[in-house]
Amino acid sequence: MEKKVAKFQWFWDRLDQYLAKAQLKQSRQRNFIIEEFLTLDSHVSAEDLYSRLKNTEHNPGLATVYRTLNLLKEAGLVDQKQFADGKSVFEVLDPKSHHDHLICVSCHKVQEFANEEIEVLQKQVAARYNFRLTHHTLDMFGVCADCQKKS
Amino acid sequence: MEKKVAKFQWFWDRLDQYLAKAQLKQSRQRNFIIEEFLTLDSHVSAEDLYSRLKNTEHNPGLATVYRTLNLLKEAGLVDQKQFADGKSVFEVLDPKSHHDHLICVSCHKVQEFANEEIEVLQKQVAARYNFRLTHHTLDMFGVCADCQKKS
DNA sequence: GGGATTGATGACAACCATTGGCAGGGAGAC
DNA sequence: GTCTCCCTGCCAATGGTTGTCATCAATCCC
Repeated sequence: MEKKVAKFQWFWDRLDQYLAKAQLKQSRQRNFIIEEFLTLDSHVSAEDLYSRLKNTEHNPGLATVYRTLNLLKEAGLVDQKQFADGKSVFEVLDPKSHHDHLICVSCHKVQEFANEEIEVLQKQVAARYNFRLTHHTLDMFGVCADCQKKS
Repeated sequence: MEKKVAKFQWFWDRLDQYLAKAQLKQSRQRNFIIEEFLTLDSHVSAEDLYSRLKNTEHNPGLATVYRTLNLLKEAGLVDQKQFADGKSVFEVLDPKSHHDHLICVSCHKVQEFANEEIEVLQKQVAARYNFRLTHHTLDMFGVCADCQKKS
């Protein structure tokens, strides 16, 4: 299968590792779902993913989409976030390229950014409290430049 | 009514302002709920609040608790957060004493901290993107010192 | 290869936090 | 007091997410 898009090689590798360690099986359906997820590549909800895949040849159940995303979460490969109320979105958790978010409270657009200085300070804080960090999320809410013009 | 605890005077003032501006009425039930919320004073879920108030003389409905918390959210006085899966928790949004969170993924304990340097950097980032910030949340997940000892 | 084992899947029901609808009660204005 | 309109309790509805279970398919063992 042509599933190993170069950009996400590390993702598939770590997934295979996890599956092996947890004694889980490979599956065609799951790989299709993950492939579509990686294609979208940002802030995807289970419903989004489901509606893009149903009526295709694979046509997975919504429950399977959830199961797949939860598997990725348990593998530590994605993060589940709650930007707007209601449904949650998932995004790839790339240890090599962490980023944070600016979320527009008006149009709900999400702008990503990275700031190394902030990362360093965060690690210092964690160290001060003897916390062993697994991951972190910094979300800044406000009105984006576009929406400021409109109002 | 003895509702004006000194520490939260600013909170009640801003609430009154908001109610007046939105042409909403005062209400006894709502004040009792808010008072209990301020007494608990950190990371309270609607269910928590409800179970502490039912079977008291006030005995509010769960829907009213939700309505009250949503009112506070609309007034910009509280923030709704989602630490663990499932239910969300509310906390006072004090513009004068912002803090962030260290959340233990093992025991779910939440440690607050404040770091002025990080705040400054955040404002710089927002400025760079022409974002008009309303609020932000920095949540760091990991294993706390206590849980590290246990395992 | 063939059969056994066990995880994966689809369909759908169940769950559960949260919200909506409605009828009756209370706050504020006059 | 009276009128208006918000507030409240009750309870049904909503909607994202998960559980159940029969069936399918990946992996293993011979």
